[in-house]
Amino acid sequence: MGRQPCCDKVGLKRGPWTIEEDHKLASFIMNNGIRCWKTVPKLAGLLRCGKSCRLRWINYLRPDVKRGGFTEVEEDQIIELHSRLGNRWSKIASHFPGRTDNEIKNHWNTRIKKKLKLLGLDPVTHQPIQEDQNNAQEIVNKTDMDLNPITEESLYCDNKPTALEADQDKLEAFLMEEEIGLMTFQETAGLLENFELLCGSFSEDQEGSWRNHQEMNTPVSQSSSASVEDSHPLQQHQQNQQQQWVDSVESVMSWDGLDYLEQELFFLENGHLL
DNA sequence: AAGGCTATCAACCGCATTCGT
DNA sequence: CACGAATGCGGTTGATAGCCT
Repeated sequence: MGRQPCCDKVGLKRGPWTIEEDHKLASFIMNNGIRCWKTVPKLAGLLRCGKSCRLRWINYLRPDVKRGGFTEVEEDQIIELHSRLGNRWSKIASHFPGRTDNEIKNHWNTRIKKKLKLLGLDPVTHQPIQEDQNNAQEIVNKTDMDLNPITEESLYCDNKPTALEADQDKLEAFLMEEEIGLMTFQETAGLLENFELLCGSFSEDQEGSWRNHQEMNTPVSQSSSASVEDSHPLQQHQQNQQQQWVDSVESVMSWDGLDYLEQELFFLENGHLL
């Protein structure tokens, strides 16, 4: 006899979520929190299984979920993390505040895999794809130079396994940093990227999607603090997100690499934010 | 304009892991 | 420790939007 299904599927709805369902779920969670996913659909008045609700919340409805395209920096970091962690998407996602494992997995399968193949790298092993092993090292050198041009940034971070293998000391330092929970330069760059997005102008598309989000999540905005209650939903969102960013930065303010942050801020001041 | 093809991504499925008793 | 329930995770599928012929 096989394993019991996670939930009784009889009479339960499947497929894409409607705005009404999103509204119900988001309102319920924002007002009541999450105690037991199995009871959430019942209490929220949804004909969905708990598992489906959990997925919908984590991948789409969570207020802090970061949507939109991945930056070059993020892609490089995903490649680097994948070379070390493999297909452990949740672990990889944990390095990207607001990104979901599903989103990263999709991005990997649809974009990054192709990108690596074009560069002559096996997306699984991160090694050169080459029948003629004699040419392998040549490809390594070439792709390494292509992917890791000698830039200021590349002096501080290790993007590719070839680079890591070439410099064992750097690898050990990197792993040690990982163990003690310090943020890497690239992680901080990711936070800065978030901040840049928040401070920069929202595109019409982003604003539109946020408006839609707010329209179907009225109770969410109603439950926000009084200080932002009277402002435009987009402003509330920006304020909330900025606060989250500030909180996340505060948690790493003891970070040793503050010099790099200062450099990045200098860069942003002169090139991006202003 | 219509049909086929491709890329993207939300959602599902089933196994693994964690947690509570 | 054993067991069952709940949750997490990764592989895969299916819907659909956009592009091409």
